[in-house]
Amino acid sequence: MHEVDDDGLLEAFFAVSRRLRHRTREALGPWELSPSLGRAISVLAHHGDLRPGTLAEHLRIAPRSATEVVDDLQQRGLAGRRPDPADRRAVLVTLTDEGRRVSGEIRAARREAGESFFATLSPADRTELSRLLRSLRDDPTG
Amino acid sequence: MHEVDDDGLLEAFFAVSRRLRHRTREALGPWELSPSLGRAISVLAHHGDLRPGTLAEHLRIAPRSATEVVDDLQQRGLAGRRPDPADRRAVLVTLTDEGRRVSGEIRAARREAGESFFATLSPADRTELSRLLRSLRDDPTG
DNA sequence: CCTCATGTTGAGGTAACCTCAGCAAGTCCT
DNA sequence: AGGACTTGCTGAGGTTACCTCAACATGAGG
Repeated sequence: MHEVDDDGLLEAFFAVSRRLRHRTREALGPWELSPSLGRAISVLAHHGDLRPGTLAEHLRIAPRSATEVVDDLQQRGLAGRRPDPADRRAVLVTLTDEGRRVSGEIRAARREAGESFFATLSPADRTELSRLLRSLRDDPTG
Repeated sequence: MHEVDDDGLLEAFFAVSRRLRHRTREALGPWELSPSLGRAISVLAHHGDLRPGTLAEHLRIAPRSATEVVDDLQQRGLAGRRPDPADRRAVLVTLTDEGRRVSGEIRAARREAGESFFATLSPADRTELSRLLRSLRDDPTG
């Protein structure tokens, strides 16, 4: 029997995932941001100004909940609201300078956490892992 | 430049993790159990009767919160409480027959979800992935 | 201009956590 | 034996991050 132990694969994956999530959460710590706010900032930094509804789609939460996320970012001075010139019902959420700065720092901290986590693998193993992950991520049936 | 793109590695890992979590959550669906209750059942099935406090440690939640988890399991007829014969302050949480049955089915569904998820990789790739994951999981510095 | 759709938000709800305080029972000291 | 402290559980009540539903303003089509 040379079968792979898929149950073990599943559990191993989750175990690693937990460790990694823990690491990147720590990386988010210095700004006292919840993971949810961190993701919101990243989405805004990546996509530029967005309506709350669009932000909600990216975060996969209800539109109403995006209002709260934006409220929170605004209260921390990381984002602001301005009217959407294209539709007077709508609002655009914009990162402030401070928001962009924090976004950059988070990105760097996250990146560093990832690097240090995977640094225990050899370069060849990292390449291999990358290949396997991309395959799992992109396979439509997987 | 033959550097591995570690940022990509991190994001790829999370992307796969999200897909996998989604799959196994679906596998939990038929029993209308929250992930939290699912984990509680698994812990109980694996360790046998436990005190609420011990269960809380395994679930990494506050002892008080374990009380609620147990309440919930009890209400669903999946677990019960009995006095701990060794300490009259304490209580032991026991899976009912139904609880054990559900635990077994969840385990099977989870296992199957994992198998189908990783089935798109060749056996050799699965072995390789398993090796890499175990390395990341077990490395004390990683 | 009337109707229907869309974008945001107030009001209020829920799940899964939390802390803190209280009570019962165990442990230890003298 | 009698306090003093500790431990195990749970009631009371809070927090966070979500949710739905309805109101209100604006936009778009007949």
